[in-house]
Amino acid sequence: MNPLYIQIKKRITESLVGGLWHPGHSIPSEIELAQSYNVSQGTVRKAIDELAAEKILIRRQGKGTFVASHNEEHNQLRFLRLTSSLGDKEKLDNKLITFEKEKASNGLAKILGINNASTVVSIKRVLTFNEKPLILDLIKVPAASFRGLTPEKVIEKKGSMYRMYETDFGIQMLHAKEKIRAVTASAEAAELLGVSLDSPILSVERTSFTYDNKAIEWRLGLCLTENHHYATELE
Amino acid sequence: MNPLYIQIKKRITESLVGGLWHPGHSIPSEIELAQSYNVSQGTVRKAIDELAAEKILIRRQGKGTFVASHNEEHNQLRFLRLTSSLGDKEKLDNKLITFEKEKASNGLAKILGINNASTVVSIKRVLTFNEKPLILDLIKVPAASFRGLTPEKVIEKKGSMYRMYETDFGIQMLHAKEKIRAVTASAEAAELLGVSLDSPILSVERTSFTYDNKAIEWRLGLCLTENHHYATELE
DNA sequence: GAGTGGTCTAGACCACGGC
DNA sequence: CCGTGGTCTAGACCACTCA
Repeated sequence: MNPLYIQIKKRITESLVGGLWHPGHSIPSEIELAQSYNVSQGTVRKAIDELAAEKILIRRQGKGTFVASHNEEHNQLRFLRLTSSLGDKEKLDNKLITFEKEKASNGLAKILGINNASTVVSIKRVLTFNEKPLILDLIKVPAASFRGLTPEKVIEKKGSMYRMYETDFGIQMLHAKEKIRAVTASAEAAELLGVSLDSPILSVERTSFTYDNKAIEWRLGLCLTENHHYATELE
Repeated sequence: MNPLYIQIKKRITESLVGGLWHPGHSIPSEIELAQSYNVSQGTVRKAIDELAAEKILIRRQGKGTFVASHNEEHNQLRFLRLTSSLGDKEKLDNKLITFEKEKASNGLAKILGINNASTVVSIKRVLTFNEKPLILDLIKVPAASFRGLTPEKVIEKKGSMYRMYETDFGIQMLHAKEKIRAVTASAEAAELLGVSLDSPILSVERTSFTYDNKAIEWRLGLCLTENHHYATELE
C-alpha cells in the first residue's frame, strides 16, 4: 500500500482534475482537509508540500493554499525560455498565419494519446518581439479537447495560448518536454521570419502535459537566435 | 532569524564544503546529527530533505545518508543532455585537440569570479559517439583551482571531466546554467566535426557551479544535431 | 482576535539492510 | 536482531493576513 500522504495527494489531485477547486481560488485549509480525509494535519501538509513543489498548488502564509493559475502577468511566459541576450525588455506580439483542422498523423496521434486520424487543430503563427519576427510556431492540439477554438480566439489572446487553454477550456499546462536541434531555414521559415534561406534556426519541439501526464499539445518552434538564446538550468 | 532547519542545513553544507564528509560516504545518522546540533530529529530530517532534493545528499533507507558522488556509471552523463534521436546505445569517446594556459578575458574572469587576467586552463576536445565526431568542446577552468591538471589526465579520463574534477581535485559539479543558440559551423568546427562549412550547429554555452553557487567551469559545446537532440523538461 | 500556513518537538510504529 | 531512514500523529508555538 502507498504511504498515506501519497493517497491524500492523489485525492487532492482528483479534486483538481474534477474541477472541484478552480485555478486562482483557495482550497480548504489544512485542518479542514485533515478532518475530511481523517488524517492528521501533518499528513495533509506533506501531500500539499509535494503539490506545491510541483507548482500545482501555491501556499500563502496567513491566507491559505491556492490552485496555481497561469493567468498572472509574470506567469505568461513561464514556458518561453527564449530571452534576449542583451537583456532588454521586449514587446511581444502574435501574427496568425494559418488555422486549419486536419487528421492527425500516426506519430502525432501517439504523442497526444488520441485515436489515429482523429481531428486536430493546426495553428501556424509568428511571434514577434519589438515588431521583428522571432519565432515561427506550428501548434497542434486535439480538436475534441478544444471545441470552440477559433482563429479569432488565437488572435485575440495575443500569443498567450496557455492562458487561453486555461480560461476558455479549463485545461492547465503543468509541464512540458522539449527536443532541441539546430537546423537550417526552410523556404517558408526563411520568408516568414525574414531571414535568408539556410540561416541557422533553433528548432524546439515541445509536448505539453496537464494533470496526470496527459499530453495536450504538440508544437514545433523555429527560433532565431542571433540576438536571443534559449536559457536552461541543469540540476 | 532563519528557521532552525535552514541553519542546520547551512551547517551540514559547511561540513561538506570543509571536506569533513566525502562523496560516496555516509554522514552521521539523523539521530546523531540531532544530538550534536541539539535539535530534534525532525528538524535535521527537514534539512536533509532539502539537501536530498538538491541532489547534494542521497538517502538510503536502512543504510544511511550519503554524500552524492558522480563517480557512478549512471551518473557519468548527468550533465550531458544530448541524446540519440534513434534511441540507440552509443560508445562515447574523447579526443584532445589542444591544452593551453592563458590569461582570462574580462568577461570570463567575471563569469568565473576570479581576478582579471588570472590564468585559466583552456581545453579543446572532440567527443565522438560510435567513432563519429559529435561535439566540439571548448572548456575553461581557473588554473588556481586545478593545479596539476595535465593533458594526460584529460585523455586518461576519457571524457568524464566532472568525474575527474571530483576525484582528482575534490571539486564537485552541482548544477549548471546553459544558453543555447543555433549557429553555423566555423571553419575549425567544420573540419573537426567533419561537416561542411556553414552547417547548422547547436551552440551550448555552459557555466557550472559547485557548493554555494561558486562558478567553477565555463564551456562552449558545439553539437551536431542531425541524428541527436538536446532534451530538456520544463516545470 | 480569529484563522491561516510555518516551524519545532517528541514519540510511536513501519520498512529496509546487514549482521 | 539492531540501526537506519520513512511515515504518521498530536500538540505547542510563531508569523502573517485580514476584519
